[in-house]
This record gives sequence, C-alpha cells and structure tokens, in this order.
Amino acid sequence: MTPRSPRRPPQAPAKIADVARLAEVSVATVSRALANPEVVSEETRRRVLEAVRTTGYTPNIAARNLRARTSKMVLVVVPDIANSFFSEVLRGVEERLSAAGYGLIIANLGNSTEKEARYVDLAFARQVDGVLLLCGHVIGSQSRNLKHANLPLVSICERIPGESFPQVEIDNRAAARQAVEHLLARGHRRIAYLSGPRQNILDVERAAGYREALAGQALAPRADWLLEGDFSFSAGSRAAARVMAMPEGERPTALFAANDEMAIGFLKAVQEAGVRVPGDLAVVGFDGIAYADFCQPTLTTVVQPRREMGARAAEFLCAMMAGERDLPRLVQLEAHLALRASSASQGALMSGAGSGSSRPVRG
Amino acid sequence: MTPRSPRRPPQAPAKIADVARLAEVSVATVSRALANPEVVSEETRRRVLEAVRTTGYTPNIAARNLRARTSKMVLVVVPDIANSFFSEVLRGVEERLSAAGYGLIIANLGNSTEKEARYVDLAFARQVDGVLLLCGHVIGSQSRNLKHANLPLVSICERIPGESFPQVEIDNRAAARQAVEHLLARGHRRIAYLSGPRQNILDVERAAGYREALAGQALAPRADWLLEGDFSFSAGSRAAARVMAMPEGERPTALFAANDEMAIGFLKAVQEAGVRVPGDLAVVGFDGIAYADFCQPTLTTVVQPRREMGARAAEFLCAMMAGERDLPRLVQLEAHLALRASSASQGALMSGAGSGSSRPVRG
DNA sequence: ATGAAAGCGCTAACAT
DNA sequence: ATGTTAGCGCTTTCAT
Repeated sequence: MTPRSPRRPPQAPAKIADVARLAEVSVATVSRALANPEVVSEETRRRVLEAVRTTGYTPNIAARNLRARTSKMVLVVVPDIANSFFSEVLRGVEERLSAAGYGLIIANLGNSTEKEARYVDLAFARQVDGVLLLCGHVIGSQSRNLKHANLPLVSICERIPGESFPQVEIDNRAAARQAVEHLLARGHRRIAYLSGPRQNILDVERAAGYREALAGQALAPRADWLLEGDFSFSAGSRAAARVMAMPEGERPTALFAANDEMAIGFLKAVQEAGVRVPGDLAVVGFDGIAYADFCQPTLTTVVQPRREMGARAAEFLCAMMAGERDLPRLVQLEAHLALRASSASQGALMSGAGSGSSRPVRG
Repeated sequence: MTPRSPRRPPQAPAKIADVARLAEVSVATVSRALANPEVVSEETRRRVLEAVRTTGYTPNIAARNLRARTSKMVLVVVPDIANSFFSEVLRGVEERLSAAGYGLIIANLGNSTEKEARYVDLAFARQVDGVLLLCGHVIGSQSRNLKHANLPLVSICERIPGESFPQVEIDNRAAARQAVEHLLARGHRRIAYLSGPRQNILDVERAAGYREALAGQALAPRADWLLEGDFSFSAGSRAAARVMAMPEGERPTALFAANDEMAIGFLKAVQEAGVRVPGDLAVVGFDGIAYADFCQPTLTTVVQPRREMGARAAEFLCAMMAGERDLPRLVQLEAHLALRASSASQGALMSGAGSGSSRPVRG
C-alpha cells in the first residue's frame, strides 16, 4: 500500500523507534530510560543514551502533548508588547514560567478583536495549559468567553472586577493617596490630577486615591484641575498647554499624573514654557518606569514592582496548573514612592546629588 | 479492557468524533466540512456547523500538528524582552506572523545558557516551524547548534557573519557615518565616540562609520575621545564624567554615542555639570527609541525602522516556512537621521518649535 | 527489567 | 459527496 501520510523530508529527525532499533531495545524502554531512568538497568540506560546521542533524537512534543493532554505552554495576553511597562512585567513572568518548564505564547492584542478570537480558540483547543491576562478583561469571541474554558487563569496589573480567579496588582488607590499626601506634606494645596482614560479601572482607583488624600486635608478637587489624559506622553504635553493657559494665579502648584509617561510629557512641556520644576510646579508620576529616573528633573513616582508582580502571577498560575485549589483571589504587592527631584522641596535634591538613584520611602 | 490512557476530566472538550456523532456523519466529513467547506454538500455542512456549535468543538492542535508535522509556531529569540528596542521590533514580528496564522514562542535568553539549550531542544523537537534570531548568534547547546536543525532561520538586528540564511538589518556603518557627517557639517571637528561593547558587531560597524566620516575630512580619531561604553544609561553618565575631567581645552565639542540610552545618560550628566547642549557640546545617538524625542534637549539620532525590520524578517521567515527557496541573504533597510535639538546649530531649533516631532532627513 | 500494543485526536489516501 | 482506515510519535498499561 502506498503511504498514507505526508512524505517525510530526506533529513527527517530521529524518532523514538530509531533510537530503540539502534539500542536494540523496545520503544517503551527508550521512553522509560528517558523519563524514569531509575527504572531501567544501568547497562540499558547507557545503551539508550548512547543511541540518543548518535541519532540526535529529541522527543516530538506534539506527540507527547497529544498523549499527555498537556502542552507545557502558557498564553500571555498583553494589550501592547512594545509598552515598556508590560515588557518588564513579562520579564518576571518569563523567568518564573520558564523555570517551571513552561513556554510562553505571547498574544499581542493591539486592538484587534479578530486576534482576540483567535487566541480564545487557541485556549479552548487546549494548546495552552493556562492563561495570564495583563489586559484587564477576560478575552472572548462572539461565541464564547475564556472564563468558560475551564482553564487555569490569572489576571495581573489591571484588576477585573467580579471574577473568582487569582489576581495580582498593587493597591492603586492607596498608592495614589500616598503620592498626593506626599505633595500635601510638602505644603502643596493646589494639586491637579492628570488622569488616564476615565473608564479604565486603574484610573478610577488612582483618581479615588487623589480625592481621598485631598479630603484628608478637607480639600475638594477643583474641576479645572482635573485634566483628562490617556496615559500617553502627548497627553502630558496637552495637559501642560492647558495649565499654561490658566491665569497665573489660577494655576496649580503641583500635579499628580496617573502614569509616568504623561508626567514626563508634562514635565518637558511646562519647562519649555519657562516653568521651573519643582520650584514653580511639583510633579509626581505613577509606575516607576526606567525613564522616570533619567528625565530632567528626575521624577518622583510610585514604583510598581513590575517584575515581581509578573513572577508572582506566574507562580499562582503554575500552582493552578499543578492542580492546586484555593488560591487567593487578590494579592496586592507593595508599591513604594520614590522621592526624586520633581517634587523636592525648594533647594533640596538639586543637581543629581544622589547620582540619579531613587530612594524608596514608605508612608 | 481497562483504559490505557489518562483518565479524562468530567468536562472533557468535545472531539471530532462527538461532532460526527451528533451530525450523523463520519469524522472525515467533519474534518472536511471545516477545512474544505466547498467539498461537502450544503446540507451536510449546515449540520456539521450546527453540531460544532452545540458541542463547542475546537480542533485539538496537538493532534493536528502531530499529523501535519507542523506547529504553526515560531520561536523568537531575544536577549532581553524588557529592552524597549527589541520590544518594538517584536511588535512588527508579531503583526506579520500572526497575520500569517503563526503564534510566537518567546525565548528570553537573559544570559542563561541553560535556557538557550532548552530552546534549542524545542527547535530540534520541531515544536516550532521556524526561528527568528534577534540575539546576534545562532543559539546552540553543548551538543548541537540550531543551524543543523534544518529549520527555517532568519536573523535580525545584529548580523551574524558567515551565515547563509536571510538577515535583516540596517547599514550600521553608513548610518553612523551619516550621523558623524552631520556633526562635521555643523562645523564640529572635535568629535568623540561613545562605544558599545567592543566585540559587538553593531559597535564594530558604528565605530567604523565614525572613523570613515572623520577620514572624509582628513581627521584622525583621538584616542582619548574614544570612550568605551556598554549600551547602558549609566555608561553614558560615566562617559560624561570622563569628559568633564578633561581640561577644558581638550574636550570634544560633540559626541556620537553608539546608542540612545548612553547618549541620554551622557546628555543628562553633562548638563548637570553645567555644560550646555548643544551650545557647548552637541550629542547624537543611535536607534531612535521613543525617549530620544522626550528627553531634554530632544536627541538627534539615527532612527532604525524597528517595527518594519521585524515585519520584514517575519515575512522572510513565512516565505521560507512556505517552502520558498532563494531568499536574499542580506536585506538592509533604510535608517534615517532625525535632526533634533541636541545637535542643532546655535540658536536654531530652540524650545520645541516643532513640538517635539522629528524631521527625517536623508544624506 | 523489558516488551507488546493500545490509544491520544486528527488528516488524508483510498474506496465507495 | 461521503465513509473507512492507517498512521503521526509518544506514553503507559498490562503481560512476561
């Protein structure tokens, strides 16, 4: 009978049968020698390993996965792989998963619902053993949602309300409150807030922290100091233009931005307009991206333990994939406020005395 | 006979046989209805799709891969996933591959040879259909090298000399020459070079471009103006300290850095020491990272088309995986010099007149 | 300690 | 147009 399968390339990789033939044992023995070496005799093991070496054999993982009903792969869903915030989280994720023997499949959403549906299919097809969501929602397609895939799921960075799987984040509200309290402690009473997209949960929390801090001093937020942004650098520049357009006496003396990129855009634009930072206007950001320590002046910011968050979430996922139950629903890691030049009191922290390094400070 | 395979979970996903049973057709017909809809009758197709919907069937990809001897996955090897240069390239890669139906498996090397070996195994195991190298070398383990895996391979960003697979990069030497020629055209004759790691091919090429440009004006590089760095921000600060330590009359009037991070570190440190940029010292970087347009002053730099490079390399890889032969060995994309404030002639380009946007200029 | 053989779920060659 | 069936390469149960 003619072959019923695709023709094999001339240089086909060795399979377990090739090794078995060469070692003059059965395929089962080869499999055992590789998976449970202690169960075969010394001599057999030697012969098998020798044969593996000469054939250059590597197990076919598709076959193993098919048989074992597992893939040793994790789907990691990010909104934008090029965003440096996520990529640092990814580093932690990668380290942890790879240490546990899992590979990462990266799903870069990039605003494409079509892509999202494809990855949902991937998950339902059990091509991954678990899913890590950095995107603030459970992905789904028209016909179905990942939460019904009965697959280990962990969310990270952006909390998804009302879900029962583990989630890892920082306490955004408390961290924001702390940042604004720092400005209050510096004597500021006229503090503006530069927001992210209004419906975004991160912004909701950070805005709440801002209001809480003000309320602690019996201050009410002024509507014209609530600037709407979108987490982008240029939103920072636009906010700066709006502030500069205010009559001098109506301007805030400090600004808390919902993320560092906007804070840096703001910083740059107001200084170009002749405002001194922190002298005329203090600025505090959020996230703790690397550039917050490079910009001029260096930016006071809430540093999120991004890598650790990634590692922690990956750890939970590994536990779930290993069959563990009863994991915590919510884990909030500690963020810290790095005090830098952009919010220093007059005269202090001038010219990078600390050579640009940040000083963690709590409370 | 008792089952010889792992017990199935109660909620096992539907398989093709379940669909076939429900639709009252054979498994082959289901397979066909899904893969080649035009080959089955209208009525059958309807029934199959209906059954697919009610069972929630998704093909098991491990089984398909095993049968088809393909994985629809590509291994992407990066030195550091958190490096923003790579992550922007990755975006282009992801877009292209995902459009072609391929998933990405990210190998984050992070200086671990043990990890490298694991990914080599992955490739030899044919768990991926192709490999994209962003790491400047063909990965390998003690026992074997990926180049003998007989797998489609494309390298990008850092050229690997002497290999025959397609490589995508920019002409680093020409781009560096152009950057230095720009400084020469601005009247600078005392131009320093801040290098990357000396053995790195990117640095070798960029250093050569620097020397060529000087030679074009019959200038010889001065040894004390050749500053050794390592592509890091702090290498930039250190270089600044060395320049500031030079007697005023011995200092360069311009510096070309082998990458933007160092240029920005340098920029910041010399300004803190009281040097005006570009007034006292002009600076040009390399890469075109986003922050080069945010820093103070904005940084003139060679902009690499990172996303496009990623897309192009991915395209070649797709072609190879589709069986195409005779692809070009080397493709060099156009880089352009973005003229910004850090190298502006005195008085020009003051205060972000162009609102921070870059102006591409060739030649 | 080792071997024989049954599948994992799917595709495609062959038969009808 | 549809059905039957032989594998893809591996792990594991059962038998020896």
